[in-house]
Amino acid sequence: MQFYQVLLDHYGRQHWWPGDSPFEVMVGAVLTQNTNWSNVEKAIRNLKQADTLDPHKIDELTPEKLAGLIKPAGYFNIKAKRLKNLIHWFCREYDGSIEELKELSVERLREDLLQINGIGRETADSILLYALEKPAFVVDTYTCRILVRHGCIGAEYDYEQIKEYCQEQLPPDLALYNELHALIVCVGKNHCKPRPQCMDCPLEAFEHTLEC
DNA sequence: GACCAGGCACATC
DNA sequence: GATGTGCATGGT
Repeated sequence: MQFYQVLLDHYGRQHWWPGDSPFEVMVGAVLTQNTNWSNVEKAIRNLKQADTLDPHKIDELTPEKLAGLIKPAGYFNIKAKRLKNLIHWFCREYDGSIEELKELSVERLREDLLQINGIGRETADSILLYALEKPAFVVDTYTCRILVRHGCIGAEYDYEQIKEYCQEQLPPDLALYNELHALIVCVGKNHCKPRPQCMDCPLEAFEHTLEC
């Protein structure tokens, strides 16, 4: 919680997830895998310009056609397959209705999402939190890096352990989960490179001292 | 030119 | 179970 307050004071609210609709958030969650967000924006722009940012339209596109549209996001062949896997499940099971999806429990949704080839833990949690407004804390490489470097967790912690740690430290508040992950990505981009470079990092004062 | 970015699945040991 | 590798564009 102290991390959260420091980051919020320093960076202000991030207003995540950038996207015009929950469906666009779902698409963005796949496209952003290991990719810079600016590249994802270009891919989403292509989908909009082709009038294909719609569950049923994407479900009907060939993987090749979809890959061509999302090319700027990188890994376009593999992401086209992953996106179609997700959208096909969404159309087949819920007729492309976000409202129907949202009626299910977070546990059931997470289990189902993780069954889809191409949807891993982070992507599933991003969809749950930012598209479906379910209380699922999103762990990413920055979360891991920051918590390890500040001595909060061991380097051997896996995704589920880190997620559990974070959820234990925080009240189960949707808005808090939403904002904190966005802030972590923000500080991570600016100050938490793979090789430590924490110049002027707003979290520096916490290093190896305070509880998270 | 090297490095990095809001991961994931699969092969190999 | 742990580790390594392929996937690819675009910004710094």
